[in-house]
Amino acid sequence: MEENKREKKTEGKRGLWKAEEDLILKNYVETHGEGNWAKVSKLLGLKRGGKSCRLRWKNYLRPNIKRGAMSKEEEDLIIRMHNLLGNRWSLIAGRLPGRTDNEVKNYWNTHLNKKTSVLGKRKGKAIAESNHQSIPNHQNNTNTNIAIENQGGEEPIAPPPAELPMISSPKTTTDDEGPVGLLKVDGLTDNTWMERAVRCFDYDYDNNYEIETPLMMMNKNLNYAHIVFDEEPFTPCLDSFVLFEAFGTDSDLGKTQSFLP
DNA sequence: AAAAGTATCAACCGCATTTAC
DNA sequence: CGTAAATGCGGTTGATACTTT
Repeated sequence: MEENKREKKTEGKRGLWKAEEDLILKNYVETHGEGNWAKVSKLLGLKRGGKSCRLRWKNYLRPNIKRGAMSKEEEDLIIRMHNLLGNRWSLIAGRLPGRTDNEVKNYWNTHLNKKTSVLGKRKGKAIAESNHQSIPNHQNNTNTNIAIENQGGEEPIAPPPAELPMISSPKTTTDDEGPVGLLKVDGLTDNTWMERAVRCFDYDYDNNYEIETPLMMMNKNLNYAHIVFDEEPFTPCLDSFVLFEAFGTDSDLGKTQSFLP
């Protein structure tokens, strides 16, 4: 197993988990369930902190962990989701059954980052660090046709279809957040809807899972600057739908629609 | 064959958020 | 409601494996 690779030189150190430790932790969690990590190491006599136990379980010991090389499909999904979400490894991994955030992160950093220069200006850190100080200039943002760049010169991602999404039946909720709309993109497969979302919204995002469109940010004074993508659309079964919440009033939503491509 | 350089990835760290009290 | 503890996340490190010279 992986943990044996470096065992020789890390013996006696805290570093790599040994098979005995794994067995103890695995047995315990399978019996008592996850959680209370801080108590686990004490109870089990492991010289590991709670965080370390949690990490080991989450990344290696829990059932259905998938090991081995990423498939082309997985790699493709990582690239697409990274385009959309940035370095939100946990979210991305959540859409890859059996893969962990650490694994996805490592895979990106070692395999994909170097061969994929996708929409650099949109990457999480740069956007997050901007902390909303830099509102994209719509005049410079002529890219309703944002390029999804070729990955490693092999298989370029197909451009999104020419037709644009339609808002269907936006409705008002009773909560304080304002109206919730359902953006329906008919006839898309799960391989194309994300590019559609990128292209059609020309999005940026911040640390709070919000995705802002420059088109809307330039109209922030109208109080409908934020679109929040629900996580669910990332599941294949909902591939044709992009849920969003529009912060603002009903009338704002009406205006919002008019600004959508 | 061996030294040097590079790639990989498990584990750790610090910080932010959530939960418990 | 305020504080402390626990949890979760993303960035980074460093040991080892692999490749090149």
